[in-house]
Amino acid sequence: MPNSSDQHGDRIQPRTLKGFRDYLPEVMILRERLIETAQKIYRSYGFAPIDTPALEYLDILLGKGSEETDKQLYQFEDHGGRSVGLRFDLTVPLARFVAQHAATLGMPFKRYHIGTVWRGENTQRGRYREFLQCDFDTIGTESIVADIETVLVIHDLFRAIGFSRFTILVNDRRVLSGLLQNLALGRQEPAILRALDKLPKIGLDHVADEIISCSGASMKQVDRILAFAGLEGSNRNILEKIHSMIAGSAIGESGARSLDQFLAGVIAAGVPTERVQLDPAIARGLDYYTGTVLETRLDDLPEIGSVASGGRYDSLVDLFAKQKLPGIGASLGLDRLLAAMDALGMTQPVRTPADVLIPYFERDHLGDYLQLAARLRESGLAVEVFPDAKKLGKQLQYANRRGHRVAIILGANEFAGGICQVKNLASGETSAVPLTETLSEIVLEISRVLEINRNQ
RNA sequence: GUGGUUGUAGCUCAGUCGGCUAGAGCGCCAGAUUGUGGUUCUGGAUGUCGAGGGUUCGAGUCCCUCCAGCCACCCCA
Repeated sequence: MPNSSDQHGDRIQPRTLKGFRDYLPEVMILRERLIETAQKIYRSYGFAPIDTPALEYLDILLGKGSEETDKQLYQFEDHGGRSVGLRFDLTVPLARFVAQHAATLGMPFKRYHIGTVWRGENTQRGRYREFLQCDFDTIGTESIVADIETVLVIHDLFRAIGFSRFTILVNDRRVLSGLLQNLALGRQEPAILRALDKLPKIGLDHVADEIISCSGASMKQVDRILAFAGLEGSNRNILEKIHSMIAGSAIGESGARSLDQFLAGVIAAGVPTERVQLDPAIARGLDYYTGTVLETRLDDLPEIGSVASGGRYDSLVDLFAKQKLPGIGASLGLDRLLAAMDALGMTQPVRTPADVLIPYFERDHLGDYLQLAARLRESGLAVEVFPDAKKLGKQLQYANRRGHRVAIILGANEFAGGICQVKNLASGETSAVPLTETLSEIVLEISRVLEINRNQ
């Protein structure tokens, strides 16, 4: 082409891979807020932060989640010919981590880990190939206290984020195993659980068909399974029925006893009963779960799926260490949660993290503006100085669009009078405040305006 | 990964049967108003029509491939 060498021809098209995204400030501010909330809640229970590499040896990651997760693994050879993979969750790397560092960590070990994970699967709303998980886990104890705490943390976290309408669905894999054992279907467990997992989505009839076709179970067996999975009522009610249906199976009974203690503990800790629902159909797709399993659904947006889930994995670390290191934990799917909050209109766009803008008004007073900003920051405020001495109206317009809450107007008149105007950008009101040595009046006035805004 | 569907300005979208230089609203920039924003008025800029190829005298429009979004399956956060 004759003009292929002009300004367009050789340019690289800016683009991102399917399922991978850029985060603009108004999204990133929300993400960071959620991260901060999660950190705060996790720390309040004694979970300590760790980090691990994004890339692991392939054999660390393969065969841990399920056949499906193996397929979704991003894997390749590095420059040294090593087979490596990007982590698809934070739990498997944690198992490796504790196996490697158990001696120095001490048990029980409680950690949180906020990090990116990658899954090469097809995208959808709330479903990406690169996304952030916020995990917390307790390693090295089989105590039901750890299971109970897992629910408490999720509950506190969702409350802190601002949700009231959510349900934490819980179950124990062992009661499902017990049931299938009693029905002599133990060998087909994975396939049956997978079918069962779809119950809320495709209904009893379709699940029945699928169980029969995947496991060869008889109608009678299927009826028993569906009767079990479809149990409804209060948690106490369901528990009683579970107890009777898995009677005789050692593993089933241990699961049911565990559920008793688990639910009692959760309620004792103050979680409202309606937020914790025992659901015998919850199975989870990852192979490493051995006991308690849980999912969190938003009552107003159930179709987006689980936004926080996890469970107990008492044998996962066995794959990496001789020492018996049981674990339990859960993961908040931050990007999915954000997609849900967006769909629910819970995300008010914020474009700036700075409450205060100082317009650059008098060209000759740059030093004064910079000094004022610096001193206001010392008192804990986030302050931005506009870089160009444009018309005041332009600068206020900028402040308005960006979402600054306060502008400090300081021109020739104010300098002469030894004052400044503190302008509430939401209401338009200004008040003249003396520019004193300590700036205490200004800080007080800004705080007052911010407080008014916050209460609106 | 499979199937369906969509892709036109920063955003939401129109664009007839294939036919002139691709439009609207909102937003953006400038001015009205060189010391006070959000309202109003006036003016202005902005598109490789998702990308590449094909059919045609002629393609935003038809065909193929690819890329991306959405939905379903699968699986999951």
